[in-house]
Amino acid sequence: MTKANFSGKMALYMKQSELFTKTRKEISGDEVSRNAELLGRGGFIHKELAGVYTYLPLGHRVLKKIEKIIREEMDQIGGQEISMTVLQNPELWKKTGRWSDKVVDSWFKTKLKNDTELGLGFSHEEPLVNLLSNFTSSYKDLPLAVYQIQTKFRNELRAKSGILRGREFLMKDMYSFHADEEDFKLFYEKVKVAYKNIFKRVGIGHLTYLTFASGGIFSKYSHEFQTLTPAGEDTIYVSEENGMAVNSEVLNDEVLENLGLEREKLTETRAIEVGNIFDLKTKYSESFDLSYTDPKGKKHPILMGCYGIGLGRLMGTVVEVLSDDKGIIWPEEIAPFAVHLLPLSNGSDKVSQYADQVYERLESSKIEVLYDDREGLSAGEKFADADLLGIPYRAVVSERSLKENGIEVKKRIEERGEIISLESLIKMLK
RNA sequence: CGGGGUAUAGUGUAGUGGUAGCACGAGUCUUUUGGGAAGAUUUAGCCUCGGUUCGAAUCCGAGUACCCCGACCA
Repeated sequence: MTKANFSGKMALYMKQSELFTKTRKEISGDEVSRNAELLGRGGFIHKELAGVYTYLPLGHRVLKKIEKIIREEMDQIGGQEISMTVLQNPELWKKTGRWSDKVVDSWFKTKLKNDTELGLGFSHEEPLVNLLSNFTSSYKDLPLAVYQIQTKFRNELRAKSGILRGREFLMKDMYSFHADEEDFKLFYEKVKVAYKNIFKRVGIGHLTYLTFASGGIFSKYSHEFQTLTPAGEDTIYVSEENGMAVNSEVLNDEVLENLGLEREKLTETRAIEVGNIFDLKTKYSESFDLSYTDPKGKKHPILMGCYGIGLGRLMGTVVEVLSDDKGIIWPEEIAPFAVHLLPLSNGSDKVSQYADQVYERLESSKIEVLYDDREGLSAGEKFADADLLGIPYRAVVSERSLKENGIEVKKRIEERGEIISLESLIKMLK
């Protein structure tokens, strides 16, 4: 049984026979949501507890790609990435009153051996503002945007819908700091563009609307990015002609007039909140005396904005929106692999040898490939698995394709494929 | 947090008080191979605690977990 001869290089290429997860035809009856069903059956995720999921190799790859897109877009608008602690000092949160369970009911709290209380971070305004008060004091230090991609903990009363609402989840949270309102607004608009890019790149741009939502006590509105799907928790009203939407929680005549929308032209629909951006004014900077000195030597509180995206939720939303009765349909930029290589060898050495060659060529061309080198499976099983896993391109090598000296390539979204040469395949995927 | 439901093998399920069964999966062998293939064989289970009973997967009580609806959700 000793067989420590893995093919290695799994970062880019993977042999399916070495992938430790397996697909399933059925999933536990209590998973009802589409994302949990398909991601569970495909072996992308594994549930540990309600609202707590492990990301398995395939799911981890998708998550990392989403993370990469978000990082690129945040860096693009000047975000500086950091990594704050999960363990939270209650003293900081007491300054804003948010340590209280009556104010924030989603805390996970724990204790040191000596009984000192600690919290697990559900958001990071307090520690970040406190941190910056050590560094930021002049108008010359502004503007500033800081972000992190990190696991958050929220003690939700009800976790639900697979990875859409969990108790532990990866989140990108960015906070921006400005000398004045004008500068804040300028940056806020940049974030809107960056967010639109993100949702477009993960493949749900066409279904995602900038949505006016409650601004709480700080401002008139916050903005949510809502992706249309019946699986959504929120009800929003979409204006197709304006390309925007209004959350039902703020829909009234005054708001409609403010936004120049007509009630009759709005469509009510369910949607998932995949992103949220909002104005914090000086709430946190005042609590921590985060201020700057202007050129004339006068002190002012720093203005803040806050910008969040839940990565797991985003991944779940993609699955909710982009799938069919056979499985997931990953958009190219976040698919776990670019191409799924399926030899239908029927014990034919010619077929498996050629498939090995194709695999090696894809490897050397740095194209991410999942090679279904499993033996003894029927063609039907391989096809069904390929459809479930949802890799954008399926490349079949078989007696049939070899007769035409090629590989049968089919997009996941297409019914039929075509036989092309290895060189054309490489070109297509490059 | 209010309401509803469920808990039997790794997974999906049957089993209303009397020998826990089936399918999938996994292992071995043979035959198959373009849409989840066939046979043989092996493997593995009643959420926890307490009660009723000669006897409990089954009835009763408590607990726990999970799912759904609602509320909540900077």
